[in-house]
Amino acid sequence: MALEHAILVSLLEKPGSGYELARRFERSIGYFWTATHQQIYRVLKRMENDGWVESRDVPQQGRPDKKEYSVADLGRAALSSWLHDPIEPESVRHDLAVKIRGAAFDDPAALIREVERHRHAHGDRLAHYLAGEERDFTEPEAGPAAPEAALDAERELQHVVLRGGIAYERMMISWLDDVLATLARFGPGH
Amino acid sequence: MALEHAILVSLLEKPGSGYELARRFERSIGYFWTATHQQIYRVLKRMENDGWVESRDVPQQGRPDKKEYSVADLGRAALSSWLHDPIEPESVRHDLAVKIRGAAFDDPAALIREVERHRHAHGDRLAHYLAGEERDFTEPEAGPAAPEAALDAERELQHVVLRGGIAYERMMISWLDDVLATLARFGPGH
DNA sequence: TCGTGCTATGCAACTCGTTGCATAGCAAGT
DNA sequence: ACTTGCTATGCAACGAGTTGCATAGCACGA
Repeated sequence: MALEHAILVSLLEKPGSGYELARRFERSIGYFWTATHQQIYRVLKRMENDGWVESRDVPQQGRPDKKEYSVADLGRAALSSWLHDPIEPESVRHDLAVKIRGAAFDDPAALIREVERHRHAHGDRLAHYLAGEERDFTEPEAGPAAPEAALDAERELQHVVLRGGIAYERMMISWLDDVLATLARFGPGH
Repeated sequence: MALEHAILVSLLEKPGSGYELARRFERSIGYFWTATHQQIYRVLKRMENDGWVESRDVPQQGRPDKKEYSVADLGRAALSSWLHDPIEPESVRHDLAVKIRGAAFDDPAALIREVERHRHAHGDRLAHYLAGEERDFTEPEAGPAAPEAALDAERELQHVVLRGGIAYERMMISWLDDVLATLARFGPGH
């Protein structure tokens, strides 16, 4: 399971509370991994018991205190060993594909709206990713000399993951257009 | 949850036993939904209790008997109502993306082999899908007059789902090449 | 002041999904 | 004769993930 490892990566990029992690999982990390706050709190507790992360209470003004977590040595080691462990290429699960094949036994035209909704959702995500790329990954016109190599790697790797999200959304959009064209052939004409 | 519905679709396409379903989930259905035989047996039992499917014992020669399931009226209705229910665009989960971002805090070059493995796995799947398309969806040179419309829809919808799988694999392959190029920049040079 | 909404954390109950194991008959190779 | 492997079904235990609910402080507007 990778939720623990996703949390480790996120905390290495920047320490934070369970709540903040949940926010991040709705944004940038959520592009390739989702989690609810309950999952995160539960896993954080286990990780703290296992010595993977450490927490300190941070008082805040105008807000409840928070527990800020950061990665401990054991956590870093756990991440490293996971990184070196091969994993199987993911098994895909697309409800929508099940629906499309199922439509043959119902009314294919009735799916058109649903597919259009998905198409728009993916269009929105694509726009969102592209805006993020524009904001975070356009060169500020000639960085002088060599910046820190470590930061460079972090940025570059975040960027290539984002490009993956962009490629995924573009693929989905053009496939959904293909699906719509196919469904249209079984509409009024039949 | 869509496992029940995926099973309904598969049984509508062709009745079969739990074992046969498990096979299909390793093949064509597995392109967009995975399930182990234990899950399938458990869910089939529940579906039979709920009256969604019916079974009959089929004796076989040279093999253990099997229970062949087929879809009952209630199951057809359940599928139909699910098809009309909107679903949320899927939440993605890519272990590999987590690893790639995590590599910034370890040795990026160590991931190269892993990414190459995935690249090859996706290449294999693509070849497999293309062979299936060639086999099942190339026109046998002019079908005379109009074939059955219902069968037409089933085939066309299966085909568009397969095209989705093909597009997905192509996208992954080109993205993984991008990832490899990016990782290479943090290799020997650094 | 009352409701709405955000930050912040958590429990309990449930369903979903995976892993390991067990059984049993038959086929085919060594 | 022995092992390996395929069809065929299933249990038990566990871990992952979801949903509903609870608490609590503070901000902000009607």
